[in-house]
Amino acid sequence: MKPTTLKDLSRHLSLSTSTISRALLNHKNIHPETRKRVLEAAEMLGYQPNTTALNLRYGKSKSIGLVVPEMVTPFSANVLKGIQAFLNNIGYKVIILVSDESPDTERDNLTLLERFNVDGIILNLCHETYNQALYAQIMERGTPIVFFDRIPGNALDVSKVIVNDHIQASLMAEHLISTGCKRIVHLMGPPTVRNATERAAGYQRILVKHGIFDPELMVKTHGTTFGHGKEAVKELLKKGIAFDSIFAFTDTLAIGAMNYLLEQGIRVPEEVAICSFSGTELSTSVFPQLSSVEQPLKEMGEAAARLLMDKIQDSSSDSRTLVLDAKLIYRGSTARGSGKH
Amino acid sequence: MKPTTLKDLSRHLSLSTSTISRALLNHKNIHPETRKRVLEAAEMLGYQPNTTALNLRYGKSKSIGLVVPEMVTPFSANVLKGIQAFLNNIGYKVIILVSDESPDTERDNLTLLERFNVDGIILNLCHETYNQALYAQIMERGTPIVFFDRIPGNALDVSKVIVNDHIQASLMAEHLISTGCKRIVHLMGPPTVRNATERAAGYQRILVKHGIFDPELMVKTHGTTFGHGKEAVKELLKKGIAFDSIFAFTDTLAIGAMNYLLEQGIRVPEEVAICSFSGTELSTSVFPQLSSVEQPLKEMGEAAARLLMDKIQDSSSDSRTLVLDAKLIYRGSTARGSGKH
DNA sequence: CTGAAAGCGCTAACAG
DNA sequence: CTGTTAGCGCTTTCAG
Repeated sequence: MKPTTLKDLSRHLSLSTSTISRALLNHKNIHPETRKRVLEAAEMLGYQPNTTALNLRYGKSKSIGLVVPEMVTPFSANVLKGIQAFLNNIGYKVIILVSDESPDTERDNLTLLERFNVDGIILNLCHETYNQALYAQIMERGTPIVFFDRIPGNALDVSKVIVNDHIQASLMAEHLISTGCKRIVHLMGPPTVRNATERAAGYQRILVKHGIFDPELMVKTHGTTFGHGKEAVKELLKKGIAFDSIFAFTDTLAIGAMNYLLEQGIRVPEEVAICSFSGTELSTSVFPQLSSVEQPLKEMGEAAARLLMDKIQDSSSDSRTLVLDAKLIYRGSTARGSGKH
Repeated sequence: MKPTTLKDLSRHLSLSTSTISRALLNHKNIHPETRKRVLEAAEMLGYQPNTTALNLRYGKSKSIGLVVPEMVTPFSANVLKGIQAFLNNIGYKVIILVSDESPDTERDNLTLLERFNVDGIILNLCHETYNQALYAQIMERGTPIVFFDRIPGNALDVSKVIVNDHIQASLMAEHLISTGCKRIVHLMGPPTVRNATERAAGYQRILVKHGIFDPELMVKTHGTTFGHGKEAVKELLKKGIAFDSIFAFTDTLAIGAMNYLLEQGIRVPEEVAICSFSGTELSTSVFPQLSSVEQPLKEMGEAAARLLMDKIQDSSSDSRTLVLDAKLIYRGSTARGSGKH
């Protein structure tokens, strides 16, 4: 019932605990014969090192926190996979906490993680600046933070991993134009997250270049849920603003918008083509399936985990920014003849 | 930089560490004045108890594992919320691991959690019997397991929380019939999970009762993804089996099926009504929105966490089975006149 | 090559 | 009411 300890082995073999420890750790100064005996006994008695004791000894908790804005979409779950692929192997536990797009909940989550004594935190934030001071404090107190996806304003010197938002947004805009779209709506993300401004800028640059930019088509939203997508496009229709396509900040906005259009009897992609940024199964779970910029989420997670371990192992190591490459995937939601309408 | 310890406070105030400890823990025998001084100093020096030390002292890790079959849908995320709502408050960390519907990965996950020295495990399993022996071993070694949603065959005496699958499936079948459906397909879940057989039985009972049961309409699937839903309905169409509605084991099967039908130009719900079991945002993220049995996922999580804590605190406490109440929500996917077709 | 002893940070008898 | 001591399980000097 009670787990076997070093002391148990020590009694069992009439050896000191230090010898047992050395044998188990494959230390230099240990008689091969002794080592063998110890290993056998350990095996027999089902010895498992007590991780808590090790943690105390080494002054680590061997756990890290992952804080994400939402878990309605599988976005974070995919990132988690990457993180775990890297960290579980080296004995690290990951504790995931969801902020529900609220900077205040994010605060609570970070505070909780500090109480949990995590060795580090991987964070996808809710608001570019709101909690900056807290991030700084936490890091000063000795817990490194690595950011991904939504990163903080550049006042902070931190490691982060992002994708090439501007370029991919540009390419997606080009794609829409190449299929004959002229009135391209952009459903913007929250102005408080960097990706949103980057994607909007990419979109705008291309539309300007083609001489079809119209500020009326840059639509502010009030969040990133299905509901927000629906509201935004409802508003457009109400205002009577004509459009033949939508490029949304996220899957969720795109899907919310698309479903509302379908509800109104508007055909996708024939009357309105739709696309967005993704990297999750969500884009293929609707009909028509969404064309989207697929982000390498698992890789993002692995990269973030790697950067975090660098910081944990050497707190003075340089901060690094990794820019990963996303790629466009064309699906049914933008599949129409290249002619107009 | 280095965290403040009891010893630091002890030096600072010239008191023994035990007095400090007592003051902080609000023990009986402590002079109010001393207590005040200690509390102030602790505040000032930013003292935070070292959880690892506490864990070692109390012989706990203050962490539990949550093992789930998938994270593509927000099902598990919702359950996680409930678990955390209960456990984070009492200082428990939860470590979530995903089995990807593979019993072997589930084994790995459980093994990893044992290595992590978790105090208990909450498990939504992949296969009713495959890992039974392992569950028993883990519990024997002292780590309690509580099951939810998909529970093991009844050879095991364990706490579990489920919903009233049979009844709800029956009610959903009645609903379809009340809207005029006569050829109701059931997309079955894996025969290796209890809920699947329960839901199928509920469906069958009602169809038999109404004299419209046809074994051809009980369709086996090869999994529970969008793809499996699509394959199943594709097969039905190929075989030329007529049907006017589908009741699916899960959201994902229903959505996969629905999207394929829409792709084929078949109208939902006019030509085929669709519904399923859910409890997540997925059912409202498609068009038309899915009628479904909404399970109280957060409550499931809370209940499971509560049952687990019972076992952690007293390993000899009785196992309990909680049956929660789900409820039907009617949405667009089954909204048609009550007449035929 | 092995053992004794100290210590990671904390709590809880046990004395006083 | 406070201090001393021991101990949770493990590693690592330091002696031998």
